[in-house]
Amino acid sequence: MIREFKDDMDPLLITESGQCFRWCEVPSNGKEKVFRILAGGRVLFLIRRGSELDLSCSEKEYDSFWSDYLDSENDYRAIRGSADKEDDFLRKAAEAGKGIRILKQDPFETLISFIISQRKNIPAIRSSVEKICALAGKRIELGAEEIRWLKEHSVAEEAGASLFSFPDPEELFNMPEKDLDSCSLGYRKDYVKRAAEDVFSGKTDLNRLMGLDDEELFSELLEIRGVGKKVASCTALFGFHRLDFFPVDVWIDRVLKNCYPAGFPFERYRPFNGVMQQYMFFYGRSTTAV
DNA sequence: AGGCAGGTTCTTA
DNA sequence: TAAGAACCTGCC
Repeated sequence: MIREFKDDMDPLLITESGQCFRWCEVPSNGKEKVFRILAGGRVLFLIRRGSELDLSCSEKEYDSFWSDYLDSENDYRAIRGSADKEDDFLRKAAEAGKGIRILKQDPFETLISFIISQRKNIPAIRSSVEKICALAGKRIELGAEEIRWLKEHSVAEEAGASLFSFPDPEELFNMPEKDLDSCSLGYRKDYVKRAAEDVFSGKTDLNRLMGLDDEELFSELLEIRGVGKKVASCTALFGFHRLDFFPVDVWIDRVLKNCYPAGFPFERYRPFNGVMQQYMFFYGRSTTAV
């Protein structure tokens, strides 16, 4: 199906943004780039063509799930446009990051993924996450509609084969020790296990956390073992869609020190500091001009 | 071959 | 409160 999507939307930038680990570009014989998204126990293939999206799902599924997942509600062009004209770095960063959106990802998946992310580079995070999904997730089967879509767009069948959902808390908690051992988690393994146990047992109630304000949510996330300020911020921003969180990692730290010695104007960009962070992160990482 | 990767925890002062 | 070491693993 084809859908008009007038706002910023660049699948490649989102794939590379570091907010999600289960987007990828899949090989295709066609001229256009084809992306695969795994989320919410589903798969979506997509091509962006100007202001149109060519999607492998039905209208109904798009409206009931993917539209919300892509955060169609927020106007990223407007947020991007609010960057201070005097702020050269942010202007450039926002221009370079045009097309990035903040996805509405699953809180549990986001929590676990960012616990795993510590002291790992993005390919290593992806690799661990995929192993966990393959060993503990549910198989995702393609429907007739998706299969037809892949054929029409010259995508190899492998792109739709052997896909797995991210495990729910119970599935992750019940994972045999030896399986978890094979996911290259290192010292993070115990963090992951305990977090899964906490959520499964109800000690950490993610649904309850949804109802908390930013500050309360942050402090409750910090209670989880293996979750510090950075992981808590990422979880809040990407998994609870709290767009004002501003995760500070090594890259952003470098940007702040070099470009904002007097401090970043957080008041100015409330409640969208997290969106600005994404532009700054992406630009800071992709350029040496920081 | 040693250092480092989107950090966190634990120890020490 | 703050600085420093230790931590798994894979990849250059």
